Amino acid sequence: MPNKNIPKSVIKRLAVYLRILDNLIANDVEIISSRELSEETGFTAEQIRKDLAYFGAFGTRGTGYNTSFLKDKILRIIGLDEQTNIVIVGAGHLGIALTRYNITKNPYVQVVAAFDIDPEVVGQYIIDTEVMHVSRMKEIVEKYAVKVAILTVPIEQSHNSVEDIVASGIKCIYNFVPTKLYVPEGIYVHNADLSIELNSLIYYATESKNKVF
Amino acid sequence: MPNKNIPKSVIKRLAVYLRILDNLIANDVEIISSRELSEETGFTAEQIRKDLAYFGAFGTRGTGYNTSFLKDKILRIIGLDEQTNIVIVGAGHLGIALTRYNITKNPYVQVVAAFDIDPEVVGQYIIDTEVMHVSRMKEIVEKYAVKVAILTVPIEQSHNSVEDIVASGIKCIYNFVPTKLYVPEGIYVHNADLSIELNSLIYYATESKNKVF
DNA sequence: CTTAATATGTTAAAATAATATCAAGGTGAG
DNA sequence: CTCACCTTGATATTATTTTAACATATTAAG
Repeated sequence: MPNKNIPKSVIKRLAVYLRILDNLIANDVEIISSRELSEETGFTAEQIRKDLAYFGAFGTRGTGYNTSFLKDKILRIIGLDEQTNIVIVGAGHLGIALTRYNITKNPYVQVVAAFDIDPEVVGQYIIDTEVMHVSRMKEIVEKYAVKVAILTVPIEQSHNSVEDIVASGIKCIYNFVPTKLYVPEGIYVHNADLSIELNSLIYYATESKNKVF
Repeated sequence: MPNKNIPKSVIKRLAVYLRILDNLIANDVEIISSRELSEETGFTAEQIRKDLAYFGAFGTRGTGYNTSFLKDKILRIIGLDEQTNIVIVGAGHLGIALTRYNITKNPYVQVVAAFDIDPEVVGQYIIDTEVMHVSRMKEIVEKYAVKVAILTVPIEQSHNSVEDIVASGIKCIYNFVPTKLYVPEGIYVHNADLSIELNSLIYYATESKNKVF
């Protein structure tokens, strides 16, 4: 195992660097220093260098980092060097938004299908992505080796959907449903928790006023 | 200032406790111990007690915490003791989803309006929330003392929208646009970064395979 | 009333993460 | 070629956050 417990925050920052590198490469920038990356990202240059140092030495002293080379390295670190297929479970507004969002923004990740149970929605297309009935999930997951399910169903449906997802063989759920999911051992759930984020944001929005507890 | 640099993670966990407490109160549970809260949330009991201890002593030794009392305390800590008004900027699928999501899930926060520039959308309603033209933002923000803007416009629009938001007097932006926002001093931006979250999730989804960097 | 059991809240220790320092490698001007 | 200047990457330091330990308070049973 080459990775000795990398902090979660490091991985997130890598994903940020990736986005910046994409922009730089699109603008034909070939070399970038940690200091310049610092200005783009808001993280300190030291932190950027240390983050990268967890995985190797990708820069050239006196010069900086080659943008394409670094991008490839980060892609490989994250696991995006080969295309990752995902599915959306729940083709409501949020599911549609995420499907479109993903298709337009992320060349490494492919939404291979969206699933729903509503006969009105099943069979429609979100740009290129077909909305299928949930009963076809296992078939699609096996065919495309789907790694991640994004869960965007109503709360009442979430329990059923989790069962479907687990039965299909997916091990990783990105949960947008504002409730705790109960999953078997070995299934990794990442919660989006938008309302929790909003609440904590409100804390900072109202921080200035005098509080007595 | 009663709060001496509380960790961000503490505030997020408070919002989680709040959600659990809502459920408990709905089920007429009056007392909960930190150990039981631990089982519900996945955080350790010690951490829960320490989080609360940042703000005071809300429990009873030998017994636990009164759910309603603790809920009120957390509401006040976060700043949700008086209703917080927010607006959605960008009434696309994501904006619609977040408007509905919020209305159904969060009694402390009110989406008072959504804004868009598309004449096809302006004038429509998302449940009870009217979609207005962006030109009315300042008026609405002043009328309802709006604290937070949720930004869900396309990337190309984000720069203009930030200007509108800042001009309206809002100091706090919850940004769902996958780009860095450039804002004046004093404006707090919280990034949702869904694609970054997804990428970091994929790291964990593919972690098992042998990686050579 | 006393004692055992339970749970909080405070204080201390450990683990983790961020920041600073600096040697080594690399570039380019003169 | 040499020197001055950059920038990385490794190491050390500091700060932060989590975990653990324990004294204090409460309840209930005998």
